[in-house]
This record gives sequence, C-alpha cells and structure tokens, in this order.
Amino acid sequence: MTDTAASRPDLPTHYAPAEVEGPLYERWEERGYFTADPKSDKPPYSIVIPPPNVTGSLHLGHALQHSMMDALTRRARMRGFDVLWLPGMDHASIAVHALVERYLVEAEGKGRFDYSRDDFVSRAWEWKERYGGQILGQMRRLGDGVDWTRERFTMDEGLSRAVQTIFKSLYDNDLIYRAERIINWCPRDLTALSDAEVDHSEEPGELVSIRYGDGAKSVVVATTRAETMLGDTAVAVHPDDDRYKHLIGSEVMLPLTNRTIPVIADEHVDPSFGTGAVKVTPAHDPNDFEIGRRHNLPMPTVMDERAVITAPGPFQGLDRLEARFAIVAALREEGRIVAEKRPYMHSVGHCSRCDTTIEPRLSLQWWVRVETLARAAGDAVRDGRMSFEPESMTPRYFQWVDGLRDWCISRQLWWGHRIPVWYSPDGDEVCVGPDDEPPAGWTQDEDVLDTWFSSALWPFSTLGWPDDTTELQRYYPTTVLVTGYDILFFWVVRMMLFGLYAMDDVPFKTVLLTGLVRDSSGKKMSKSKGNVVDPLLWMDSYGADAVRMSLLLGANPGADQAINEEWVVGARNFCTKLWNATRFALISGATVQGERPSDVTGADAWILSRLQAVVTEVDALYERYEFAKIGDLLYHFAWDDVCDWYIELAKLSLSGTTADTTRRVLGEVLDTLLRLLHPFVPFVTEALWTSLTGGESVVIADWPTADVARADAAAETAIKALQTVVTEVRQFRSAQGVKPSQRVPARLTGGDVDEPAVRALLRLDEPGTGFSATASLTTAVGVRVDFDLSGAIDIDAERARLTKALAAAQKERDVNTGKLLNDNFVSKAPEAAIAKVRDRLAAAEADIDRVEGALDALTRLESSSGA
RNA sequence: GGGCGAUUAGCUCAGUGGGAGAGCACUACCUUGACACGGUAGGGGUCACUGGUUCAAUCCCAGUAUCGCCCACCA
Repeated sequence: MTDTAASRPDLPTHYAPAEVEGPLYERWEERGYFTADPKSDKPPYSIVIPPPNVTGSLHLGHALQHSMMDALTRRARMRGFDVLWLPGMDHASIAVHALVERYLVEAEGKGRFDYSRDDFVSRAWEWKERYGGQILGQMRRLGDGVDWTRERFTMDEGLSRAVQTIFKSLYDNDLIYRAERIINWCPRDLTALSDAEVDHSEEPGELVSIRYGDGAKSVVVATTRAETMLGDTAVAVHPDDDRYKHLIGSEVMLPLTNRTIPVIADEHVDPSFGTGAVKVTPAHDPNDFEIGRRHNLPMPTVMDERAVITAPGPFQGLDRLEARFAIVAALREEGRIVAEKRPYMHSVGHCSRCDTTIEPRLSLQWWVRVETLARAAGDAVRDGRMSFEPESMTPRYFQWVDGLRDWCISRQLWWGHRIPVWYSPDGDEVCVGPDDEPPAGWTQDEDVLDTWFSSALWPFSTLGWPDDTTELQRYYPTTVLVTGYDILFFWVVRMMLFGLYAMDDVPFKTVLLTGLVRDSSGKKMSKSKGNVVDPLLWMDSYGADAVRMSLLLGANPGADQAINEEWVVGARNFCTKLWNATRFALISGATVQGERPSDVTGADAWILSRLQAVVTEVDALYERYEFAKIGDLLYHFAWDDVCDWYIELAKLSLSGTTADTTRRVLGEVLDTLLRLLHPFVPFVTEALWTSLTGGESVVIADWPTADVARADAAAETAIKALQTVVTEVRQFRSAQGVKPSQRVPARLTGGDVDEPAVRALLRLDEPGTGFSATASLTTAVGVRVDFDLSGAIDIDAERARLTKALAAAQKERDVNTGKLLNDNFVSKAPEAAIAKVRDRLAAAEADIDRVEGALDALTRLESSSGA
C-alpha cells in the first residue's frame, strides 16, 4: 500500500446517495465554482435557463432539461470555458393570478375584485415571496451548476426596465399598436389570450339548421352557436351559388328579434358545407368579423365578459350555454328548426390555463405587428445563423414563423408589466419610456403585458440590456438554448423576434429541443391520469445522480422518452458499481500522481487504448448532443471494460512484478472515467474523484483529452483473444455443470494468449502428475485446452453445445458460399465487401473443422470410456 | 386539408445497403479476497404489411395499415 492509499478513508460497500449528495452542492456554491467571470480570458460559453414559473415545482421535464444543461455547462467548464448558466424565474402572470385568487378566496373569502389593484398586486408579491421559488431549492438538489449571483426574475427592476424600453421602441416604430379586433377571451380569467394560449380539442356539440325569414324570402343557415344569432347582422352566401343568387342584396327576418338583416355574397363561404348559407355574427366569431369588415356590417356585442347574454329581451342574463338551449327551444316553437345534428364533432378552443371554453370577443387590445420581425426570424434560420437540433424540428418553426399573425399582448390582469401608455382626459395617448415621467393628470393603461412578452427578452434582458454591459457583449448570443419542443412557439419564436430586433443578432446559435418525459408505457404524464412522478421522491430514494443518469440515458434528440422507477434503480446500481470500482482502486493502492506509466503491456496497455478511444468518441457525441449515446458508451465502458475485465485482470497483476504500473494505470483509468462521467452524475463522481485523487474538486478538473499515442491495436487483439478463450471455456464449464469455484487441472497448448491470466480467471490448475485429459476444447483463436475432469464430463451436454456451434458455423459457411457463387455479387459488389465474405467463409470453415474435431474426440472418449 | 414522426426481443428504445443490438424483465448456476444494487452462462425478434430499386433491403423508393405530435379549418 502506498502512503496516499493509507491516508484515504475507507468507503462503505454501499453507496448511500442521500448522505453523500447533501453537503457537496453547498461546498460547490460556497467556492464559487459556478460563478461566471466576464473578465476572464477564457472563451465564453453561455446558456440561459428557460425560466420556470415562479409558481412551479421541479417535474421530470425540468429534471431532463436541467440535466442536459448541467452536463453541457459542466463539461464546458472542465474544458476551460468561462461558463455562464444563468438561472431565474418567470412571473407567470396568468398562472399566478389563478393561484393568488384561489389563495385569497381560501384565506380571506374574497375575490379578485374585492381588492384594489395595488392591494392585489402587493398580495401577489407577498405570495410570491412566501410560496414562490421552491423550484430553486429543487434545482440545487438536482445539482444544477447555475450562477446564483446572476439570478433574475422577469419582474425585477432591470427586466422591467428592459420591457418598458423595448415596448417604447416598438411603439415608436409603429410595431406596437392598439386596435379593436376579435380576440380569444377567457370568460373565467376575464382576459384576452394570444392564439398560442388556446388549445383546440374535438368535442361533441350540435349543429342546428335554422330558417331565417319566411316564404320566398327565406334561407336556412346551420350553426353550432345558436346563441350568437342575437348578434347576427347578415347572412352570407357564396357569390356564385345559384341557389341563393336571387337573394343577394335582399333582407331576411332575423328570428326572435324585430330586425331584418341583409343577405350578402362573400367568397369565404363554402357552398358545399351545410346549406351553403352562413349566419354572420361579427362581434363573436373571427371569420364573421372579417366578413363584417369587408361588408361594413354593424358589429353588435351581445355577450358580456363573462359570456352572459346582454342583448335585451327574454334571453338577457342567461349564460351562453343556457342561452343556446333556450334559443333553440324558442326557435323550435316557431317551427324554424329545420334540422338538428347531435352529437356533432367540432373543434372547440380552450384556455390553456384554466380549460374554460374560449369566447371570441370583439375587443380593444394592444398588438405587436409581427410581419417584418417574423421575416427576420425566419431568415436567421434560413441563412444558418441559428439552427435546430434535431434538424427535423425546423419545418415546425417555419410553419409557425412564416404564418405568424399579429400578437395580442395585452391582458386584462393586474400581475405583470403594466402597459406603459398613458391617456389624457381627452383621449390622447403617449408611450412612456423608463426614464420619462408621464404627463400630470394622465392615466395609465389598465392592462398588463402577456407573460411571454418579458420572457421573449430573457436572453438579453438578463444580461443587462438596454445597457451595453460587458456581460451582454460577452455572453450574447448565448451558445445554446435547451428547451422542450412544446414551447417552440410560445417562447423560442418570440425570443427570435425580439432578439433580432433589439440586438440585431440571434439570441442563441443552436436550439436543442428536448422531448417530453412520459410514463413507462409511453403515456403523457398528467395530473388527471394520476401518473405524474415527483422526481424529488426518486432523488430521495436513489439519489439525484440516478435520476439524472436515467433521464439522460433516454435522451435521444427530439424524441419523447419513457421512464419508470426501474430505470432509476438501474442508474443507481450503476453509481454503486462506480463506487465499488473506486473502492477497489483505493484498497489496491491506485495512484494518480506522478508520471504516466510508459512501456505498459497487456491489460494495462489495452485499457489505456480503450480509454483514449472512449474519450474521442464521447467528445464527438457531445457535438451532436447525443446524451443517450454518451451515457450508453460510458455505462458499458465502465461496467464491461473497466469492471468486468480490467479490474479482474488487474487483480492478477497487482500481486506480481508489474503491480506498480497497474496501480498507476488503475488510478489513471478511474480518474479519467470519473471526469468523463462527472457532467452526468456530478455527486458520486465528486465524492469518488476527490477520494481517489486528493484533488480539490472534479468540478474544476480538466476535461480528459484523448492521447492518441495510447492507441494499441496489438494490445486490443491480445485481450480480445484472451476474452475469447475465457468465454469459450466458461461456456464449456457452464454446459458441463462445473461449479465456478471448482478448480480444474488443464493443459493449454497452441495459440498466443496470456496463460497465467487465463488460468487465474478460469480457475484452471497446472496439469500435475497423473493428469489425464478427459475433455478438450479448441478455441476460435487456436488455443487448445485439455481438461482433466476425471471422467466427470457430461458427454451429452457437451455434444449438444458443440452441435449447436456446428450448425451455426455451417449456416455461416453456406450463406457466404452462396454469395461467392453468385456471379452478380462477385462482379458487382465492391472488393471490400467480397473480401469480407471470403474472410468470413474461411473463418466458418475453420470453425467447422475445429468443432467437428471436437465432436469426433467426444465420440472416441465415449467409446473408450465404455459407457 | 398541410407538415413532421413512429412501427425492431415481454417492456422502453438504439441501429446499419453486406454478420439483428442495449437496458430492464426472464431462466440456470454461483455467499470467487470492489460490488448479490453483484458474477457467469443462457432463452427470446419473418426488424408492421405489400410492391419496387439493387448483386444484396430491417435500412433506399412508392403504397397500405395502425399510432402519435404540430399547424390550419370546421357556419
């Protein structure tokens, strides 16, 4: 044992993640490992975190994305970059509203409008301070190496200033305007929503056909929204529709009212749908609004903001659904219902926050004029300044960005950035910048901005914009954005719009889109299905490393992934394996200081050769963000190559003359392996690496570099031969029912293989006096092994094994012979392919000879033993 | 209607124009001096279907079926 080994504490045989992980993060944070240094001369590497909602808690989707970002930034830090991974939270305007409102109802029994605006907002701030931000602690638990000194919040002072600055700039450039349009209105949250905040689903409704007018002056319209008829101001038909041409320009009676409405011609109408005639309600339907605009129709509003009928008459005060039934009943009484179809499946929009059915509503709102911004955002991808990983997601981006409609940014809420526009008593308006004073006596617009307006600024507002800070110059554009494909449109597109506008450059060079995490049968996790897993529970049971590793092992670019607890158990087992391998190294006196051993041979040369190949491969996989493959590669290298073979071989060497070299190689291999694994499993690697090396922290260790000079084809061939012999003999022993612990005398002849190693791994004794070969095996690498099983050989079992091997070899021979007899193949296939087939044929024939020989020997043995 | 993707072992998923793979699960044996959260050996798949291209197709092309996602429309 060396001095270093003696001074190191013994590790327990079982890795207890909860005990190990806890103290490590605090130490990292205290030492400032995660703090970026804008003044450093290292190259920058920057990622902004997708800011979780202040109301949020860590779910598996976060855990996946954070594991990826943490792996990327930890590796970048080890590679010598000045890393900024910037954390923060989103104020989540509408989501916080819902929670605070619920809280106030429960705590004080009062609704939102029982409070003044200022009072409500200060309650919301209190709520945020008290209950918000629990996810930040959960990020520490997961191990996220973020720069906490630069944590931001979308409503903090600096970001609010950025919001106001860009609003004024866009306003001054006529890219923000106020207009009355049809918007998506949530009658529960009492606010407008953008198109992106509406989810559509197919639902059963009813399609009723109603006769408007009477006799010759009548027309039948079909509708799923009978209640809106009170606001109808026309019936539209297609201009070329012969059935209705005679009616165009005339008026029909609108039932249940005293009004008549015109029949108009509009190209929008599809003559083949329904009756080919459409009722037009401009104030309550987006298409009808457009028709109304084209034909200068009146646009009466017949419902209030809670979707209650306001039109005077018997239906006034009814909710939209009650009104629908009542109106259909009234029409039926008048004999105007011509046809009814129910259930009638059609698509219905819902508030993405509260699931309430959206009510299209004519309303005065603020808009971003997106045309030029969207074109720039599209061009940035078309000319390669920004790209998606995986690339297959690019069409989705274009689909959205090229068809983007003006963005409704005003919300009738209180929690959020208030629109910086002020009105005079006469109705004049002025947009106020952050450094301006609003005119005295003017009043500010009541609305706040869409939450996504401030998130759209995140990559530069967090770096100090609109000031020209060193951070902004250094870390913008950010290196890569890691986020779920589900918020491509909400967020990614809008960051592109504003990033290009404000900074004249893309906000990130690459967007890495992750899939969704699903349950073990591939179902989307949802509260209603009850299959949501809290990653914190898994972290408590198996460790943050295990959760991270199992997520990353499933992280194929852009693809959804399933996960269940067994996967996490497997990852925990892997951590334990690492733990014990390192324990072995410590017990064995592995050393990591001093010169690298030169002139290594045998297993030592082999594992170093493999190691440098793995380093090269891992680096290549990181370039393509292939986390699953990186994990798989390191998993198998660690478990198969290092643990199953190298450590077993090292045990032999450690008691021999090359022990010193092996101690050094063992140390180097584990040191390098732990560094390679650190971005995936930071805690266990930190605990093990510091024990093994005595270094300060693996967080600040150097990323391994491949030493190509260590590539050793001869060593790899030699170990492969050894593995072949060992495996074949194990198969033989297994088939023979020879217990692993039973030592068997054997004689090895021929071939070129490390005989002492083979004997040790296989528990084969030297042939002593009285050795009698009762069974023999000629391996594929030419080594013949004669065993003295003292007549105990199970001839039937061995014959079965050999017969199976013979069949396989014969099949291999036949397949390859067939290919070579095919003139087309021989004349057209590339020479390399033909050579390969020849080689395989030769190998198959040799195998057949060998196995047939073994079968003959078996037969002779059987007859000679006189069974 | 437009776009994208999937279909490979019981499950979750890799993969390649020329020998079907991994993890988990399963079977047998094993308390071998790092590890039973382990070791060794093993079983298991017409690579959805039908055509085509090719000397050769699980892989490329076309079509079919099933499933999933995104966008648009749905009076």
